[in-house]
Amino acid sequence: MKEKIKNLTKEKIFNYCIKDFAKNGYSNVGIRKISKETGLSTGAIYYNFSSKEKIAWFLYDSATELVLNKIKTAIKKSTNGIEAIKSIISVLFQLTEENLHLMEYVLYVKHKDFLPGVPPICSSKPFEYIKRFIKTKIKEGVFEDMDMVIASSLIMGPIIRVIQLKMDGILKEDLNKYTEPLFNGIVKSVYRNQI
Amino acid sequence: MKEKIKNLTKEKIFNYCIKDFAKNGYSNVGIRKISKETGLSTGAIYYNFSSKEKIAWFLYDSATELVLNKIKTAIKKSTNGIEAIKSIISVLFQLTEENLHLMEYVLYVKHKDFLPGVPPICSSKPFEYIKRFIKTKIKEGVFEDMDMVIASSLIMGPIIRVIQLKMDGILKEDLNKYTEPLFNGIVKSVYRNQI
DNA sequence: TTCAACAAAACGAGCGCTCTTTTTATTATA
DNA sequence: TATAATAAAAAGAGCGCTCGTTTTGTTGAA
Repeated sequence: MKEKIKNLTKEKIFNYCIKDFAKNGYSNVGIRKISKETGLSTGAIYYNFSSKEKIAWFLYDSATELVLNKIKTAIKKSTNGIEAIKSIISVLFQLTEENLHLMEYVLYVKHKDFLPGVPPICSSKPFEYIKRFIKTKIKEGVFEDMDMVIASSLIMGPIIRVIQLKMDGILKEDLNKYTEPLFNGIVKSVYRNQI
Repeated sequence: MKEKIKNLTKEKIFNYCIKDFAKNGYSNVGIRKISKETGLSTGAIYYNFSSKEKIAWFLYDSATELVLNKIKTAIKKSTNGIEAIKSIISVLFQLTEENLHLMEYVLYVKHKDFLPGVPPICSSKPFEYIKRFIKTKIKEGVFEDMDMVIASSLIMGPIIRVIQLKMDGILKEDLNKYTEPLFNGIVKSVYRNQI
């Protein structure tokens, strides 16, 4: 939620760190580098964040909340369960396209290496939200009755996989072109009433 | 390929590092810790590996080769394409159960953070091998004709997702019980002749 | 004059790694 | 088989450096 950051210095740090943490890893980005690249002094950094770890927490909280909100509105706008799946794919792909670093930080970074006690990303708020959504749709009979582990893996697995291919640089194309065909495949695996 | 390591010291380092690198991250495991935990001196470590990075490379090469071999034999033993998919799932789940650290190191660790020039894991030998296999089966008409990105994501995405749930500690159960239902879901998404 | 906001030097801990010394294993010679 | 000569392996103190952090100093607005 960059728009929530009022402090200009904080925003500078946010914008730089989310890029570099995602690209080079938390341990490979020192305070001195952050200072140099943002043009801020170490004093300014430590005035705004009491530790390097706090920066990482701030990024984590901001990024997961942003993703959560995007998913929430995507699901709410959908008229039915199947439509919602397509919306989730679409919004995640869209987000990856317009803010690759943020998605890298959310999906790709091993937060537990430097954020003690952080929940694994699949237990973070956005993913828990999706899980509850899937559970509901199974109860309603929209999706086939299957183990939650299986259902969520069949749905989220392929989506995350495609995003990671993009993040790894394997995929050069715009992800949006994959929304439709991926959706078709996923639906076949979980939808009750075969199309 | 632990059985290939003749040197006892190297094996000690291998066994310890693959655990600790996977658990705490490469940067959080220093030479002194490796020395302390293995009972070896820093001299002994540097006599066997010319740098800390070389240890990581050794782990990477050994681990990916082991996975590759397991997948190769699994595919070769299978009588048809669909059977092969189940074998791949089974062998990866099996490997996760019996050597969680190794799979964590292969699938979970961000190698590019400390191994310069390493290919992303989805471009490593085991995964390239699977990709070629899928391509063949599409040409043969076993799987539906679809973009390779879509096909491999629909197949590998859910498998990797389940393994990651296990690695994150979300899944406590033996993965083998998920082989069958996951296979059924995946097949529906890519198989040509609907069952 | 006070204080928020930042600048920048300095601190101690810990890092990867090297170097010299010591121990252990291997080989050659009688 | 015993012993001297050599090589391989391991030990561990210490070096130079970078890290996250702290401390002290400066500046401009209220």
